[in-house]
Amino acid sequence: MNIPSNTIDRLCKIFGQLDILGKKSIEFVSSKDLAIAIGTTEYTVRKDISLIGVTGFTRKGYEVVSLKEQLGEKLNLKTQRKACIVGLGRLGTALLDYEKFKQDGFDIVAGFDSSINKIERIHTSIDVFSVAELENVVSQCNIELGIIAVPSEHAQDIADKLVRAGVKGILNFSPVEINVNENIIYSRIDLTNALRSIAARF
Amino acid sequence: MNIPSNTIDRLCKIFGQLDILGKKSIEFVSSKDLAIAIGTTEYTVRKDISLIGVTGFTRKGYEVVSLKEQLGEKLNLKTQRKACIVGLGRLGTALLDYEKFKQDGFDIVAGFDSSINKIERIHTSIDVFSVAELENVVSQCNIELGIIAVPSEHAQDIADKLVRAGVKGILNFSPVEINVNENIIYSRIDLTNALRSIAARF
DNA sequence: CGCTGTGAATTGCTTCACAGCC
DNA sequence: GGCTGTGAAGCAATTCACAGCG
Repeated sequence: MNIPSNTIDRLCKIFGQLDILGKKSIEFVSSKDLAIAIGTTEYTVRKDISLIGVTGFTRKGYEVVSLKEQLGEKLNLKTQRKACIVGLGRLGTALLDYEKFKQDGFDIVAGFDSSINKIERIHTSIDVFSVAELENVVSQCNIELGIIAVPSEHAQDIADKLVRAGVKGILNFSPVEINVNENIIYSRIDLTNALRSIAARF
Repeated sequence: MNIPSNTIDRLCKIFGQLDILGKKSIEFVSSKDLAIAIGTTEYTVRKDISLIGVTGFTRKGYEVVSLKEQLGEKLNLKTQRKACIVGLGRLGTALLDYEKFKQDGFDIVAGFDSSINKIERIHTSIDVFSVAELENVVSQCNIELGIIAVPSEHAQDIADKLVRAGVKGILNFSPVEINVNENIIYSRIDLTNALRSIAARF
């Protein structure tokens, strides 16, 4: 069965919410509460959960630990995944140090920048390299995810390098859209557009 | 007529793309090229543009300058808007210095943090204040947009302060969902979820 | 021709309604 | 009684198909 794209996104959010509830030692959660937490309706939550075949056994809602377990299974979120950041400007270095990634299952194992000077100045526990070494490092370390935070003019080139090095997914923070082979999972966070989308609704 | 939410988002992207094309002095653009640039279909682009009543006059596509002009009008993207950042950790300071915001119509006019030490250490041309001054500064300066980059536990409190101070929209980068009065335009960028949404499709 | 503009067809998503269960 | 699970209904969004136009 094919899972709709919207459903996958919501299930990821549900997974995150279950993580929060689990840490608070909450045992059960209703579709209604999940709906509020992720901003949708209880019907949709129930349909989504049933869609992936998780039949969250019933009583006073879903059992937090087991639902999270099963979602992790289905969504492939159980194993820690390796990621890298390309472009160590303000945004890139901020992401490099975003502690939450690690606890949420993503290990940022490398950073890359074209400027050697910048690389020397950065003080972080994560290894930083020149872009020239990108393809080697990414493939050697089996990095699965590339995060792009370079200026517009280099975004496509970096994406191509990441793909050649074998990443499976790319998250693009640069201000331009890029093209990647369709077997690469790609998504983009456009900061300006996020603000515009808000302002357009004023 | 009521414009669907998806359409608004896409029109904002089209606006951004027209901006890029305009700088390259490109005069005309087809629905097909716009579709590729923003990741949708030509049908949808045409529907979207027609939906807001802009009847982009035809020949070899849409006239870049005039379509952008009209979109700016309809989407309220013509005036520079004032915004502030709350939470000057790594991410917050990165956003504070994100030069593109200004040229894209958003003036970051203030930054806030709860730590006085941090405020003293930050060197930027933008005024930084203690969170205690948030409500005063935001209402005095008529700041319309609040960007939240504080840790989870303070996100809701900051949102409440921003709303009391009179912002019209909030963009939340913190790792938790927050609740705001429904006349406030709200959206959230969840970095972890962005990565999870990619990994779930591997 | 090539490209827009748009009713009609279609697809897909969400909501409803209610049976089933503890 | 409260909450899940799910076929059916309803709604919204996308896609199609083709007329219109320079």
